[in-house]
Amino acid sequence: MRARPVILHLDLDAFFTAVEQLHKPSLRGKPVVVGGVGGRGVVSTASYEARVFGVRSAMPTAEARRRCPHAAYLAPRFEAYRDASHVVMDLAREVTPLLEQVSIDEAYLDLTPTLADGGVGTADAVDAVTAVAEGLRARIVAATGLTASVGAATSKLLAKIHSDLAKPDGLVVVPPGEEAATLAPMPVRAVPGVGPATAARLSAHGVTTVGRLAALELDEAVALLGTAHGTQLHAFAHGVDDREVVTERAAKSVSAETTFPSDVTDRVRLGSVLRDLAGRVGDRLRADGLSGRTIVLKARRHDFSTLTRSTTLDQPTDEDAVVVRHAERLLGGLDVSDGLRLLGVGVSGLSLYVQPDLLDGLLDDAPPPVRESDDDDDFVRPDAGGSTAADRGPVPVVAEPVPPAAPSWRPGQDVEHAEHGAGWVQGSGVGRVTVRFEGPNTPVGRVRTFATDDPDLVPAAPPVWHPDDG
DNA sequence: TCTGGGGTCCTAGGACCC
DNA sequence: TCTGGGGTCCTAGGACCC
Repeated sequence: MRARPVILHLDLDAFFTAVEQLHKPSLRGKPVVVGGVGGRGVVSTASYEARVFGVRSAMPTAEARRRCPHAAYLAPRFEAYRDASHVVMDLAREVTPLLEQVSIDEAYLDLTPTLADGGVGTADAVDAVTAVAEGLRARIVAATGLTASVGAATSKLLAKIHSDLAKPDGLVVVPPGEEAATLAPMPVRAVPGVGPATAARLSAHGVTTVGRLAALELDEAVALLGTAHGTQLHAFAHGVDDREVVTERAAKSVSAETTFPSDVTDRVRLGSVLRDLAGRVGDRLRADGLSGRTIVLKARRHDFSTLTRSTTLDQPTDEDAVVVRHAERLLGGLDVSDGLRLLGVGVSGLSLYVQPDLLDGLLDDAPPPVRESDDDDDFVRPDAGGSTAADRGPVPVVAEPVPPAAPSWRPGQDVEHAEHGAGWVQGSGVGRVTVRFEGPNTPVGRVRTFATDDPDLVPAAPPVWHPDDG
């Protein structure tokens, strides 16, 4: 029998302001606000000293200044935060490699295998979890000076809710079996996924606590909130959450946007901002070895209403010029005479991309990999319909040319490529192998995906690029 | 008080194909 | 003459999270 899951949710306390107070001792013990400092800025993080004055995340900075004029107002310094985050996440990975980082300051840890020998489900187990969590919190403080709060429970849901209740600088362990009873008295807003709109809708039906939500019939919840949301929140309200800790997740979109200090009607100015945004998006696509098929333009009007316009290309791109051309066309279709307060550009429908010439070169030089695992059955040909392997049936096999079985690329193996420097194989699967490069000609961490020839399964269509398969 | 920037997921309607 | 159903893809908008 599988052991009952043990999940930790680790959440750094007032992270941005805590880093600033560490770097600048004169800020310690004083109200500090990090966020947009311009006229239309909002608060990202308020230190606990600033929260006393009613300053909160997502509040307009202008309002924060009214409530707490003597606070220090700082623009965010993401590089400093990323550095600190790396140190913390590395410490957490020493506890378990089963770590899912959900943002710069938050992660889930799955301790189930780590504690499997400790008799999970017994009274001792609570002590064991407590010891692991307190040990991690202590090492984080020692290494960085930052405090973290931790919730520990049998699911992500309970762990997350309780790291919040543990704040600041605390630990809450929810004993197994007490999940639903613990949730019942809480306001529905405590449940992740219940925002202002959902809370208002529930409240209009007399549902203000998690217990009342749990008391609804499933079909009532679905009628109220829709299939997906209703089903999930109904399960959450009963303390049921089977979501697993996922260690790696592929990006689904890349975007950049900017809010103007005052609304803009000038198309020349909008065009130049558009090119700048597209350049930022293109830089990040190329740095990550990604390209995408769908170009998205986002605009926010003077009344805060938001418009999006998108177009999908035949082939994915990571080129600024292509993104700009399509985004400009989309912008041309909008009425901007009342002025825009925000303009954004994004690319979605991402895939790991390799240029055809690179593909040829590498396949000539290197032996084809063999299939490493059986779980990569979601290979999708670029021109294929259907979303699962079962929908499409077997991938067609061509009669020739089938290369002979040869030494495979294995995860961790070193690979040389003239244009991309040295790299190592990160993963492999049917129809593709992922190589992470780090070399003189290649930004650190660039990922390229190369098509492969599997002796048993050769795609009929030339797999020059590969659709994102998660 | 007047609302950032980066994302994810879901819904709904229409086009299109078989 | 009038009328199908299922499935996928695309587009637009909205809720939510940090």
